[in-house]
Amino acid sequence: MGRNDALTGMASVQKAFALLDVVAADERGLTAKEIAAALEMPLPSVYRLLKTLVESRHLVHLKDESRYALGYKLHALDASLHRQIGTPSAVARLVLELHSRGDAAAYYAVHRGDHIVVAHVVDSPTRRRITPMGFGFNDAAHATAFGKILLSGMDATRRRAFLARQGLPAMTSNTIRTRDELELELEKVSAGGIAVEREEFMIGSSCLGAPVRNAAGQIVGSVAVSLDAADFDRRSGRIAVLLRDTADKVGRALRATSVLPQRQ
Amino acid sequence: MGRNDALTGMASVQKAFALLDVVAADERGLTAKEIAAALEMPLPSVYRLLKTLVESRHLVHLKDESRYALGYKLHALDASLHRQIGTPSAVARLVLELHSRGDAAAYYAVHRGDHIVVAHVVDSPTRRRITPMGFGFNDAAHATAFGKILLSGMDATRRRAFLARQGLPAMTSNTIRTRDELELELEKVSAGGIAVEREEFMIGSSCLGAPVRNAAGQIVGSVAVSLDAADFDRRSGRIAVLLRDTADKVGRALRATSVLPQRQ
DNA sequence: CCACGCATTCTCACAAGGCGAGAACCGAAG
DNA sequence: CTTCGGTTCTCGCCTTGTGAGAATGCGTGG
Repeated sequence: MGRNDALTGMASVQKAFALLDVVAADERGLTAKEIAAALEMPLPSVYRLLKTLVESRHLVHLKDESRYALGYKLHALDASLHRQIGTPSAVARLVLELHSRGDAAAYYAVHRGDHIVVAHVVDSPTRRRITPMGFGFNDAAHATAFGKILLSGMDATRRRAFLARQGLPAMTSNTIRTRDELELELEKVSAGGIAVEREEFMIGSSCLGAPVRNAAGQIVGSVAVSLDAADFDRRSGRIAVLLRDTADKVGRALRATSVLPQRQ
Repeated sequence: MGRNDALTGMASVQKAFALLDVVAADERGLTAKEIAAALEMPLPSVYRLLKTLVESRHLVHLKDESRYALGYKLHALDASLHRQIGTPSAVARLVLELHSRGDAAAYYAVHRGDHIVVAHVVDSPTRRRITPMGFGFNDAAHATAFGKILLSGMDATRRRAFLARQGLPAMTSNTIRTRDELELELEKVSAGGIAVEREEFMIGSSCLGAPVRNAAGQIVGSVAVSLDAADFDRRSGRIAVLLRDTADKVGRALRATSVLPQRQ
């Protein structure tokens, strides 16, 4: 009957994914015995799972080292994920241009379902993105510039639901912690057409963001850049101009790309 | 009791991954009903699976459209796969350099378990890689330049096992189809220190590859470029020199990077 | 050449848990 | 208020996942 810990879903499937996670956590892959220890499962059960996962190419068996490591199917799935999120190449080009013209890590974020997600990032060794903020990042919208932009474009009901779900976790001492403060901030964003985030997500890094609009004027995306604190003070003025320009171009590119994203 | 079609592994886990595949195949994600139809499963069972997969973030539920699409966990897994395959950044830089200096799509391939795998690719809109030959590609070693290099470095036993597993499928009319021809070709590769592939994988594209060796002199990787047929005739001479140079540098970079790959 | 160790697979009886028909629930649209 | 999808729940049935233990097979060292 099972305990009561896993109230949800199918036990064997959960175990399969737990196994993937355990294997993913190690640089070199794990032996069956190590996996069994990590999952606290008997060996034969682990081997059964391994066999299934190797067969489906989600794992590979490195026979020489008798280790199991991640398989190539996972890359194919990620490629499909990219296709589904679907940043048009014209938009990707504009973000790249933003990166080089602004000499800063550049981001493009959109709504997807009820998340605010980073859909494209361009950075470089000298202008690194904020580490967790890669493709697929979908946390802490209240503590990011692109998040503020996209929140400011949501209607009140939807925003309330969003914030109820995600809360306002404090990432740094500068993070906005209350609904009221956030609403005030979002009004400023709407008024100025630019979102500012000053070390609210990570100490040492600040961001600026601008809204991307569809033909109906709804905010469907956001372009943003991150700067280190010193840069921010010096360059935010010029960057803001560049961002607005890029955001407009991205909006035009989206409108040109047949199907325009919906949702405020 | 189950039919007899799935001799291997755990049915419910296979179904979960089948569901992922079905969802991945569609650009915009699918409704529960569409998934049920595609998998020929009753709706409640599909919902059970969906719930499990959404909970583990391998899927997301796009509530507004009542569609299910791929989740962000898949990107994290792919990132782990990249970490496990682990092309050092110094090597990645050298492949990039090969791409720009050679003005051609550039590849880096290695052994992984008993596969020959593309570990890194650099291309550009004007110099596209051969489409299926992206990161993680591990087919048709006999019909690729980097495959020939890595095959030529395997000992006879291992190579025989490899070819027995993979066969010599004909990709084009130029593909080598027999063991004997292949062995002859591999001797040429060993002698010349360069592998040539002339429209053996895809009509219109030809490749050149060179071996990357570890401190012991074993072939542990291969750098390669692809060219269209016309380019190949004109530039193969210069490219070969460039490849040898790059391969040497990659070998040195690997030796500098603490842990050196083994396996011939 | 044999013995041992380790990885992997197999066997088998048990019962956990996956299954599916049907009904209930829920929110949106009319 | 009713209708209509989409989604979740209920509840027996019985498939199939489970795990101890043994068997197999490969490689290594004695």
